[in-house]
Amino acid sequence: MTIIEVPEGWPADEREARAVQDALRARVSLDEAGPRPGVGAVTGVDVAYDDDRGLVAAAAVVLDAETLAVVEEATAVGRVAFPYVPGLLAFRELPAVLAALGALRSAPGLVVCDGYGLAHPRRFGLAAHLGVLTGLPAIGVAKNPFVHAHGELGPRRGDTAPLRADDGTELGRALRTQQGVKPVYVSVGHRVSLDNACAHTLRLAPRYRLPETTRLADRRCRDALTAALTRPADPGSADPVRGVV
DNA sequence: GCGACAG
DNA sequence: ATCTTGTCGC
Repeated sequence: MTIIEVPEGWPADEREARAVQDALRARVSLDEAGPRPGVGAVTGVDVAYDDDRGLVAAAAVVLDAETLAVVEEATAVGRVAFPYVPGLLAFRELPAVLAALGALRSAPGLVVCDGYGLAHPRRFGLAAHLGVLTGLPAIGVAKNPFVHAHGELGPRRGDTAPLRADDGTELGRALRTQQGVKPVYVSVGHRVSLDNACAHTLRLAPRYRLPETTRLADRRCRDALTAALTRPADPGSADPVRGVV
């Protein structure tokens, strides 16, 4: 487990954060198909919080894209650097996620985020932001609707309904990953096509509604948070609870 | 102005 | 995100 470091120049308020999004948005690459589903590595990232103590824990879990077997995992713990504001989630989650990703020894391959990519108020959600900062191909798979409504979609696994911007642009898709469950919301982050993002999501969810990447990352970051609360001060390393770094 | 609002 | 037991269903 590593200690989170907040990147230089991290925004201090909402106005600065929106300006960062508007500035970085142009760096998103939308002309690449991205990694082929089932080939190489796929990494899930997720974050858990202890609001009372202002603590955050992140996990990055690397899977073999073909077998979905765990290849490697890393966690990071530290203090929360930004409040939760709809549309600015990345500023709350990224410091922790970047720390966990940075602790990996193996190549992450495609990164699967909990949340949105382009289907965002300024078309620059968590997955797009992570992709731009790391250069890695990234997609967003959210559990709940956000700013874009969608029509009904079929009941079978693989059925979709588009998430459209006002100008008609398809920014994402509601995707049914299992029969009889609510859909997940897939959107492109960086260097991946929407078709490919949906194909990856389906492959990663052979049994449950959510992709194995997010299920595993969710489990690991919760464990890391519990461990940080249980075993606060690690002699020899900094204490994330007290913020001594 | 009011409500909605990823995690 | 997080607070939380039992319970319906495969």
